[in-house]
Formats: sequence, structure tokens, C-alpha cells
Amino acid sequence: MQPLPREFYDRDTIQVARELLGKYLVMRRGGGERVGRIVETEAYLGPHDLAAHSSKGRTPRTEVMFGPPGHAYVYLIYGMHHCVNVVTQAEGHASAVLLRALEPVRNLEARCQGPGLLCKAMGIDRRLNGHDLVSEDFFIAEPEQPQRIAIVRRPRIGVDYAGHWAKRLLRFYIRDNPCVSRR
DNA sequence: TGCACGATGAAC
DNA sequence: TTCATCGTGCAC
Repeated sequence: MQPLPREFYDRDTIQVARELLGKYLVMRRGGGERVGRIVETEAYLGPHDLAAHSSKGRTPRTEVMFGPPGHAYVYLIYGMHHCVNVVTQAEGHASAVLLRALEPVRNLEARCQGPGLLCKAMGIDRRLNGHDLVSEDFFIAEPEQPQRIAIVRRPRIGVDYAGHWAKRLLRFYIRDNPCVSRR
């Protein structure tokens, strides 16, 4: 399995969010290899998107979002759960795609439906913030035999504070997949 | 220096 | 519906 090239991430964020569905998230740190199939994502469209962390401006926390594409933006939420995003588009664009749920493929026994559970199952924490996904130990790859999928669009979860941005259909998931966090 | 509040998950 | 738990951004 080959890591997706940086050009994959250096594109329109909605396009990346859709195309990440069905891809494999691979973790080769700490011994064995853990692999999950991405079944649910959300797009965060830069500083003007009031639901995006980058709407707060360039801060120590959001620094990675403002950086080059293809890097992991990992943060702690509610003091106890981690969430992982992939940075998209050109440096300074400050957009990203949140990975919300996986379907277990290899060495994933724990449930991984929801961004916090996904990180727990894959062993992702803030030490991986800024990690380059164009690498050999933590990356995203095209599966050997890609499946044909139907994509459902819904409003993003937990962003009711974001005004009209909360209504945008920026959450994507694989139709009828049982591992999606919410219907 | 203090404080309100989450891109959540689990229990009740 | 409530709560655990703490880093972040912003008010003072």
C-alpha cells in the first residue's frame, strides 16, 4: 500500500472529503499495523467557515491547519477525546477534513464510530499533531480493490453555534454502511 | 489571571 | 438529558 501523494490533499476540500470515503487509514507505529476504511468525513472550509477552528485566526492551536496540505491536525476536545483531521488545499488556506468513522479492516477490534473513538482505536493523540501523512508510519492509501460506493450528504455534527454554516451539507458518509456514527 | 465552552461518548 | 474533564481563546 502506497501513501496518497501530496497532490491528493492539495485540492478542493469538499472533493477531498468525498474521495477520502473508502480509503484506508493506516497506522504502523508501536508494533503491528492497524488499518481502517474511512466511511464518514466532514469538510471545514477555512477561516470564513464559522465552524472551522481556523475561523479563530492563526493561533498556536490552529497553526497546522494554516500549514501545507497532507498533514494531520489533531486536537483534544471536551478535555478527554482526540479528533484527527487532514489538512487540505494550499498552505495558508486553513481548510481540513475531519475523519469521523472507520470500518475495521486489520487489527481494529475496538469500535471506531465517531471521531473520538476513531482516534482511540487507532492510537492517535496530540503527539501526531502536524504529522506528515505522506509518510510510511501513519498515512492514507487507496485500497487494493476499491469498492463502488454511494455518498450521502448531511449537515455537520455538533456545530449548531456556527450560524448558517451549520446548515451546509459538509458531512459525507458511505450510504448503508453500518459503521457510520449517526444517520 | 480567570473563565466559559467545546468538530464527544457514555451513562442515566 | 446529564456529566466527565482540560486546553483554548477571550474578557477583564
